[in-house]
Amino acid sequence: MPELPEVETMVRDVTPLLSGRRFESARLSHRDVLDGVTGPALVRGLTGARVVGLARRAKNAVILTDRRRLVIQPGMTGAMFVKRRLTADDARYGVLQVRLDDGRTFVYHDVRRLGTIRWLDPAGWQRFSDRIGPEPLDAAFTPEVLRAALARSRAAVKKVIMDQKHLAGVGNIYANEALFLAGIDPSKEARRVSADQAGLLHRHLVTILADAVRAHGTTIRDYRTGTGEPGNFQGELQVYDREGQPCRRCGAPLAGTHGIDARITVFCYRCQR
DNA sequence: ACGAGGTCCTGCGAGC
DNA sequence: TGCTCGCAGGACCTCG
Repeated sequence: MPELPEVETMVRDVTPLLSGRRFESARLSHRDVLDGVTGPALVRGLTGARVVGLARRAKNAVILTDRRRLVIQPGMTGAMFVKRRLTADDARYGVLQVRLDDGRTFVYHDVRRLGTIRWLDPAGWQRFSDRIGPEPLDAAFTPEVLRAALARSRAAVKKVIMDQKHLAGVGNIYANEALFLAGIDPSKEARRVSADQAGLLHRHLVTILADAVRAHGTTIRDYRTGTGEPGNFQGELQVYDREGQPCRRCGAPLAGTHGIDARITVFCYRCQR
């Protein structure tokens, strides 16, 4: 799915087109994406609301209105656009379409509908956000914070850094990449990761996420930016999607496994211990 | 507290 | 060509 860099990119792209706009009407095609709100309540709430600002929290896009927050977690295939004219694809996969007061339409597009839409009041938002760990690109995310999270867990280190309650926004791609860069075996028990390794992992998590934001994210299959373009980070990937290909550091063929949380893990036997 | 496995969905490419 | 099958960047659940 869109991970932190991809959601950040989508949010940045639609921000200038949504800020200050009023929602004139809304249409929801499938309610299976909703959490904690009914379709009619969402449509009623959105209609007439004005966008006050946009933000990202973990892998969620947050559209703050003068009523509540529209919180969209794009799942595997979610994407958001603001368009003057909708295409046939938008009509088919545009789960939520919101007409703006300038004639454009905000579309939340989601082929597989594994994404989630929430409509949260301040208390609901607080509860939601409190369940998520620190933002890796914030100053509050220090090597000590990562070390403490790892020390508490006997699960595989990869699973821990992908767990949103420990760390916000890291998904399968960037977890694989950061572990490779830090030279850590993804299946290593988290609490057995040394302080030095945790420090390295912290540094690589931060730099890879920042670099990927700069590159507008990684497009392997579905992901598109808020302007419909693919991202540019896929060319920078060291291990993800490169199973069987030579390690860029030592040349050994990269290994692939589904052993951790049934998610594809790619790593180098030689470089990651 | 952990791993394993299943659930929600649809599209796509591989392989027969 | 046309079919079935497995797989996909997430999050949540239950069970043992």
